[in-house]
Formats: sequence, structure tokens, C-alpha cells
Amino acid sequence: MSIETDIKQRTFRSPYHRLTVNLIYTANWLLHKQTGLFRAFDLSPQQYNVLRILRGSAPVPVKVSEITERMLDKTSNVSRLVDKLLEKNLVERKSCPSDRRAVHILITGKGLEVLKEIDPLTSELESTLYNLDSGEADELSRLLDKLRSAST
Amino acid sequence: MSIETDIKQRTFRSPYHRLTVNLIYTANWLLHKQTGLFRAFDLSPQQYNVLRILRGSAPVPVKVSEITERMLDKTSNVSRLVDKLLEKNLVERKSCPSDRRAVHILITGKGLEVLKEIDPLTSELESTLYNLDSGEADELSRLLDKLRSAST
DNA sequence: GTACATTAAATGTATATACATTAATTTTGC
DNA sequence: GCAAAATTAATGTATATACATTTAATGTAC
Repeated sequence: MSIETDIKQRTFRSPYHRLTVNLIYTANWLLHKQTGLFRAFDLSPQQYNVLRILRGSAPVPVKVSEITERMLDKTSNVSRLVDKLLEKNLVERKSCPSDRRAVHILITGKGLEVLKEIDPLTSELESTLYNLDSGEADELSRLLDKLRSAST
Repeated sequence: MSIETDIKQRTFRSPYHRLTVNLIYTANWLLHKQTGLFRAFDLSPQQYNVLRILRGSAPVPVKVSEITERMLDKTSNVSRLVDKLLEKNLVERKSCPSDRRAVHILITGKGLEVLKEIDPLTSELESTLYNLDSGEADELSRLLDKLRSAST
């Protein structure tokens, strides 16, 4: 369905304006689908994001500051996200020997198991959700990268 | 900059996965730019969204339920957003004669003035922010529409 | 080495959000 | 017309978020 129909707006003042609206609308749409999927595992999309970052690095731990840099939403409060994941025994905190200010975060075996359960569901979500062939998905990613490339 | 560099992730399991991450990352990036712009006017992106909807309909008022349908984020709590806008005298509430459950919301003169101040800034933001020509913006919008068109 | 600035993570606090529930009204089925 | 169901908006409540501040450790200038 076109963005015009979805939000019942007939005209936009420019292709850029339509794109702005469409981008935010589509991302919200996607985020709600994800939220529904992760809820069964008692995870928020942000908590899932942290776990994915930790799995990508495991068995090497990741500093809180580095998690922040890699988050999709850079303003996330990673300390508190890690608190939530700790309560569920999905991650561990370790002090960093070389810099006592820093804290190393490591995904646990249980954390890896949860991700393993979720993996096929996210793949399935993406493949059934997106009415695009992989070439179109690549093209869309390419245009999003280009969109952001102007500013620093 | 490519999404791989932005979030320091070298590989994705599929073009669809890269797209998922890229979409959410790009929308957050955009939303933070918008938040910065609207802050000078003491508005959140959501409050701005409501005002835009009301201007598009003025002088015909819009029911709360209809605002919800047109919002970019459909789970927004429009009652409370309208409360905030009322406090700032940017909108008025009117009871609906034909359905006493419904509430009509109308943008005020002050609301229209604020939008008029913001208009050139959002246009400028979009044109300087997006490293795309208008054809590419159209193509991106088209692909986003297509992406969402599978599910109901 | 001491003072000052910087960095890392955690915390305080006000606000926003998600989601369920409530209250009032209207619609529907009979 | 009446009871049950549906709709509309507001509210209750727990949690999440944004943003500033704090605490501790490290780096830098002198």
C-alpha cells in the first residue's frame, strides 16, 4: 500500500518530504513487527540489539562504550539495558584489567541459546514480510547508505 | 557512510537482514535530526506530526480517532499529545455534535504560525540532509511502499 | 607529582511510551 | 425499546527514554 493511503495524505510538498514520512512510517511498522516477535522471549528490540552485538564479538567481551557506538539507536542507555539482561542471566559483567573505568560485557550460554531460538524467526519474518527480491533489498540498502552520506 | 561502517558490523546474514538494520538505523538517524530541529519550538516529532495533520484538514477539525489513524506511529497516545498541544494553545478541543463520544481537534492561529516558522527549516533539513536527487528519493519511496505491500 | 581536563559507566529525574482498563455513548440484534 | 456489543476518548500504571549529573579512573600539562 502506498504511503499516501497508509496515512491518508494525498500530497507531499516534495519527493524528499514523502521520503521522510515514508522512512519513519516504515521503520515504525517494522519495529512493531519485531517487538511482537521478541515479546515471546521477554526481550525488547533494544535488548535484542545488545545481544546480537555481544554474539558477534564472543568470546571476546565488549565494553559498554563500544556497545553504545554499535547500537542502532545511539542514545540508548546501555548501562540499564545491560542491567535488564543481567537479571535474566543473558549476559555477564566483567571488570576490565587495563582500564578500571571500563566494564566488559559478555554474552552467556543462555544468551546464545535464546538468540539461537530467535534466529529462524527473524529470518522468516524478514522473508515473509518484505515483498522485495534480494536485488531490490540491496538497492534499498544502497540508497539508504547514500541518503545518509551527505552529513558528517 | 555504509551501514557496515556506521554500526561496525562487517557482515549480515542476508540482504534482507542488512536492510532491516539499515532501515531502523536510518530512521533513528533522521528522527534525531528532526528532534533537534523541533526542540527550538518546544515540540516533539510526534506533536509536530499531530499539528501537520490538523493543518492539512483545517478549517475542518479532525477527530482524535482519525488523528491516530494518520499518525506515523499508530500506537501514539493522541489524547495525551493533544493535552500537551492544548497547554501551549496550539490546538482547541471541540465537542462533536453528531457523536458525543468523539472530540474534534482544530489547529489554532498560533499553531499555524508555529508551523509556518518550521516549514522552511524542515525543507532545508531535507534538502541538505539527503544526498539524493529527487529521482532517487522517488525510487526509495517506491521501494519502501513495495516492501510493506506483502502483509495486510 | 599535582592540578585540570577527559573519559567511562552509572544514576537521578522528569517525561514519554506501551498496554490495559474505564466511562460514556452509539450501534446492532432481537 | 432493550440488552449486548462495539466504539470513542481518557486514564491508570509500569516501564522506557532522554538528558543532565555524579563518581571513579585515566590522561595531559606544567
